[in-house]
Amino acid sequence: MGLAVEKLTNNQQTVLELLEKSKEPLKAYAILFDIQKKGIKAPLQVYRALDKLIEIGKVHKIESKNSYIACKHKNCDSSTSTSFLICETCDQVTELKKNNLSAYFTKQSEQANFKYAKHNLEIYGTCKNCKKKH
Amino acid sequence: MGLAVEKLTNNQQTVLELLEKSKEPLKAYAILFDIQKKGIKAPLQVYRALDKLIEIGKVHKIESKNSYIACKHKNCDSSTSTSFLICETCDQVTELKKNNLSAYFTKQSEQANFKYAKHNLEIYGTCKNCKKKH
DNA sequence: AAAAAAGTGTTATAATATAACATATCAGTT
DNA sequence: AACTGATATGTTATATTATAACACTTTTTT
Repeated sequence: MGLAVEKLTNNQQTVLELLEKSKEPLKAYAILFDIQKKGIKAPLQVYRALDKLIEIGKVHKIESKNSYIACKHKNCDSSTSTSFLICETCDQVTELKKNNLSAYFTKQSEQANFKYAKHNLEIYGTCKNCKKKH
Repeated sequence: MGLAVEKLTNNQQTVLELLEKSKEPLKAYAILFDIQKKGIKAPLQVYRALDKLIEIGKVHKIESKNSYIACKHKNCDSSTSTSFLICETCDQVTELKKNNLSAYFTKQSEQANFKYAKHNLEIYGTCKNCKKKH
């Protein structure tokens, strides 16, 4: 079992490749603009590709920015739960592995008699590079 | 110093009261619809009231739902950082006090050489009441 | 090959949020 | 009490983000 290696369609591949080479998260309409030369003409084509990519864990959405980012982890099991460090200076995003966090949140939730299922965490601050430049 | 007790304007008060008596988070246009009888006619009036209420910590935004909720804490110092337990069954939301969480996130961030400033955390699961009904 | 499932292309529209601008109100000063 | 600066208001228009509906195509499974 586990995650099957999904075969991507053209549209999905095109969107994923763009996200993978981007240094920052991208907005849906920015993606659309960038790939219009590749035959994708309508927002819905982008959103449908994103939906699928998110479902299989290749892409995550950063809710507070309405932006999308390719997952850098191998075989990411976090299609639902995500945790990010977002630099307020340069907009770069690092994804945290969820292991320890889920466990911690499960415990925190229990204290409120709440059954944890998934989460998203968006931490804002200053990344290592931008700290140096100070 | 600290948080001054802000005097709210009519619009702000109207929006806040509606949110305070709501059991679930509300969307901006739902707020607009509900208070049109009170003379608020345009989206912008709602968004401006929300902006101010968020700024002074009386209201928080739940990013993954594009919804707004009144803060139940006294003198909430979390105008920026927020943590929620969101029931997937009944949509009720509980806000977690941030104290221990900020400390934990600061530590987690340091491991990536990242300087923590603020966060938002949205935990999805099943609340105590809905667990019982099972 | 037939049926079922998933994806596509397209047009239209819904839902969420902000820009711009003229006017009004409020708080603190002189 | 009038002056000032900051903040809020009302309004129209518009930008941004996302989905509905539908006819058609491709892929996968039987």
